[in-house]
Amino acid sequence: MDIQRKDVHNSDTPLLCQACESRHRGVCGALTSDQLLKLSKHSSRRDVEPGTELVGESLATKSYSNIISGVVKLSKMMADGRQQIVGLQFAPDFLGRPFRAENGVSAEAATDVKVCSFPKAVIERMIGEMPELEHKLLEQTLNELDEARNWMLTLGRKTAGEKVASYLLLIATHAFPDNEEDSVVFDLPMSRTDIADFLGLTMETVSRQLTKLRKEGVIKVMNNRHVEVPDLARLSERAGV
Amino acid sequence: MDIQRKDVHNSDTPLLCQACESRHRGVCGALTSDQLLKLSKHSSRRDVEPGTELVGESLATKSYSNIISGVVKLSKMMADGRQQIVGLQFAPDFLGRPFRAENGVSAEAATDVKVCSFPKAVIERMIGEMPELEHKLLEQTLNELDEARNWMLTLGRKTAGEKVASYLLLIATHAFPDNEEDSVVFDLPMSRTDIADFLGLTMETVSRQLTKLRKEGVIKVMNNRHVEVPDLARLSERAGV
DNA sequence: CGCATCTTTGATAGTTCTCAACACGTGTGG
DNA sequence: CCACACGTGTTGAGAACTATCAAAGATGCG
Repeated sequence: MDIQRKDVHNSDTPLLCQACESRHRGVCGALTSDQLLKLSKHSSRRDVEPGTELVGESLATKSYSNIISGVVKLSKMMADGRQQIVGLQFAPDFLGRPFRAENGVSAEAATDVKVCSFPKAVIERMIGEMPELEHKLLEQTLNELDEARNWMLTLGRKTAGEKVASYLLLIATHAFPDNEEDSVVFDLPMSRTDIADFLGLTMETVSRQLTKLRKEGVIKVMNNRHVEVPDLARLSERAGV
Repeated sequence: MDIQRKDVHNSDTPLLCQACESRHRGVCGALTSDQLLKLSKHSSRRDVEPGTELVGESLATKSYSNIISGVVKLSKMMADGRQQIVGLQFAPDFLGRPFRAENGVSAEAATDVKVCSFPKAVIERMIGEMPELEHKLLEQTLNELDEARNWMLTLGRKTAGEKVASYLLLIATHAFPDNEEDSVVFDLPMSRTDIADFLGLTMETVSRQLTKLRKEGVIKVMNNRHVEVPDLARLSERAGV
């Protein structure tokens, strides 16, 4: 159907992209190997540590990125310092707000993160030339909108206990998108403070609710970050779904 | 620059569309008069009363719509009946979730609403053929995402008083997008219960905060729905911005 | 091993919810 | 024209939940 796209292990594919997860799943999936080659000339890989700011809240950013691995948190802050995390992004999400200088959110690495960055201008020109690329962007944006609205229900209407359970469920499902088992084991990508900022709670309340879930046997926690969920269905009930 | 688009008062423009606000501001702005003519053959105008459900939460909808006038509320509900309004849409917004059968939210008219509806299939075909249309959709979706994230900050981190002030500010700015005055007068498009569902509060708390703002002279309220804001800057302070 | 950071736990205060009664405006029928 | 019911909004008192402040307990790192 699309002969130019038969480049799965083709030498035409730029070296940088050959082992890249985003090559087919992310926005790059919309590109032919020719286009990928052109883009890769302007792109640069970067490994950053947790806490690194990738995009400033009101800074005009001059580049877009693909997340290769790791978790990025998007957050907004009020003048007095109150903070709210408004979204988490995982590989192979696209990072950046097209068609606007300011993006209104700041993006910070929650874990170790690998990104592949491109100059704003190059991407925006390619968007204009390639409907497929714009289509991918629209799909991702629609998905982010769905997730944002789901989270609004969590923020506005769920109790502290349900919020914490919802968070665990979100991480569990994103870490293992097609997990069929009843049980999961994973590492929390964020501190208690971050979780609180994501759930609209305080650190202390998050901690208390985690303890409650632990004492009731819904989860097991080791070394603060390592979590085991023996029965996902039981966790779902706690999340109010 | 685009000769086909010189149809502002052109007889080529379908009758139905000639007096339509969305003709240039909404997604239809991406269409030539030819395409508009084709689309208008499949489109139908509808006037609905407050409370009418336009899109069901898990119903597969078979049509998309443009909002011609009025306010539409998008909401999600939990199994036990708790409800959260996750967005408001005004003219000339596009209504519907492309590329997915279920859209996860239900849309209900908050005021008297006029919509222009098209069959799902027709729109989706046109999207495939017209990059400009997809671009418009992407821009609207990005704007909705920005608004959703702003509201997440409101839901997660603001006090009841700030939430109510934020709501008033939202309505004031959307009712008069380019108001330059200090003061505004407008009608609230929703009941106290709806406002509560939008803010993640109870009706009673909304009412108490409104009376507080009234007693402090930040707003005047007549007949429950009619509001006057003498000093928008003062309201902004209350909203925490 | 010791220090800095993060997390848990406890006691108390504050905000918002819940339940209940009352007020207001509107439309209906006697 | 008034009485009444009904939907909607307001107000009050007490309960429940979450935040705040404070201290102690883990954890990780040099």
